[in-house]
Formats: sequence, structure tokens, C-alpha cells
Amino acid sequence: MSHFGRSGPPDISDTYSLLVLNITFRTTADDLFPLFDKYGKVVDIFIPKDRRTGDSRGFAFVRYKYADEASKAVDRLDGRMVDGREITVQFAKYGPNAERIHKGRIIETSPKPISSHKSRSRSPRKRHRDDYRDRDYRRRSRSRSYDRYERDRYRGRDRDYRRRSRSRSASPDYKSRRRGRYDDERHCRSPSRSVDSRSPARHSPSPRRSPSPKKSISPQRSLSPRKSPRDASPDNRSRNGRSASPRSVSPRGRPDASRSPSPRHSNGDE
DNA sequence: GTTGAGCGTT
Repeated sequence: MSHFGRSGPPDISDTYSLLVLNITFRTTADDLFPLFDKYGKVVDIFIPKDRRTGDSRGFAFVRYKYADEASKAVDRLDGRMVDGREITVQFAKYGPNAERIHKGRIIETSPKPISSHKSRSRSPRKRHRDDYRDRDYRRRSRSRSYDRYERDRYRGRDRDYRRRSRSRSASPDYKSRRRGRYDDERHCRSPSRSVDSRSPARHSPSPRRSPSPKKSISPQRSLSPRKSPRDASPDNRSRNGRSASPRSVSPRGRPDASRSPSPRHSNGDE
């Protein structure tokens, strides 16, 4: 359909990339081309697609030949209704042409012309982005959905990387967070755990791995809840007279503490 | 059939 991106990234040396957000998931490059081409010379349009589903991710990159045209497109197309949705057009920041960007501040991709008109395009967008407190809930909501299948295939590394990048800009403590994430990942990939998980998988059932220590108590009351009262605590019943659950009933004592340290005893006995 | 923060490919 779209002749864009048929041979990968063309010549980005003299192009200015615009990031188009909030586009519909069915909007294609061909749909954006006429729109953006009206305001300048569009050399390429790229819409990142999902690796798994191959569907659009909801944003696109439009490359202009000249910065002034790009800025004009930003000013004119930002907030434009496309396919029933208001798109967001802004200069790309983390793209392959980041070499032109200096610490988040665009050098060449952001000439003076837009400096004056930029306010207009940024105002509406900012209001929708920063003022929305539901962002957290929305983000998490989607995160869960993504994790669902990402964990099955990609471990969600790609998404994490991008999310962290954004956080880094706002928070210099990214180091702390990054370390935490790293630690978490490492912990998850712990060899001991991996081996442990795999070992019992084909070697023997897993129900024995974790409940090992608890097993002492579990089988005892689970296997023979009736046998215990009359076999293990005849004295208790005698003392209470008519206790329905001698082991469970403890008015003042601490049966839990007493039973805890002596699970092996019962087990060994049995 | 769905979703809605965000920054990209041969």
C-alpha cells in the first residue's frame, strides 16, 4: 500500500522527523501523506507497527525535507481531526536523527519560525497530557494488557526501555530506578531459580519444592483431621471434656507457636 | 471485534 519504508529508512540526513501521536490504529501512511504533504515536501512516512500483531501502534513519523515546512505542519496539523481522532503532531526527539538534537532541545529541527508559533501547538497538547491524572491508571491498565503477552514472548523489555527513557528526562534519579529494575530482572533470571524450576519440571512434580517445610503441618491435619484428635491429643480432649476441635481451640494458650516448632516431631512420629 | 500512553524501520 504505502511506498514508504519499502527500503527502510531513506536519507535522514536532510530530513526533519515529526512525531504524529494519537492517530487511529487503522490510520496508514497513505492516509497521512496527503495531509502532511499539503504543508511541505514529505520525504517519508513511517508508522511503527507491532512486532507481534503487525498492527499500528497509534503513532507515526513524518519526515519533511525542510524544517520550516515541518514546523508549519506541526502548527497546522497538530490537533487536526483525523479519522475521528485528534492527532498530535510534534517534532521527533528520540529518533535516529537525534544527532541533531541537543539535550532534548532541537537545534536544527526546531528553527526560530516555530518558536513564535510553537506556543499555540504546545498549549492544547500539554493540557491533555499533563493535566490528566488518570494517566497512571490508564498506563497501568494497558501495561497489564501488554504484560499479558509480552511476558510470553518479549518479556516486555522494549516497552520498559522506552518508558524508562521518558522517566529519565523528568527524573534524574533514573539511576536508582534503573538499578531497581535491573535488580528485579536479574532476580527473576536467577540461575538458581531457573534451575530449580526446570529441574523439578521433568525430574519430579513441583508440589514438593516450596511446601517442603510446610508439608509437615499440611499432611498432618489434612490427611487425618479426625485421626489427630483421638490419636494425638487424647489428653486434650479429656481435659476439655467435649471439644469439637481440640487442636483448633485454644482459649489462652498459643497452639500455633507450639505446633510450629514441632512439625517435624509429628512428622517423624508418623 | 477491542486498546490510547508514547518516540521509528530495511
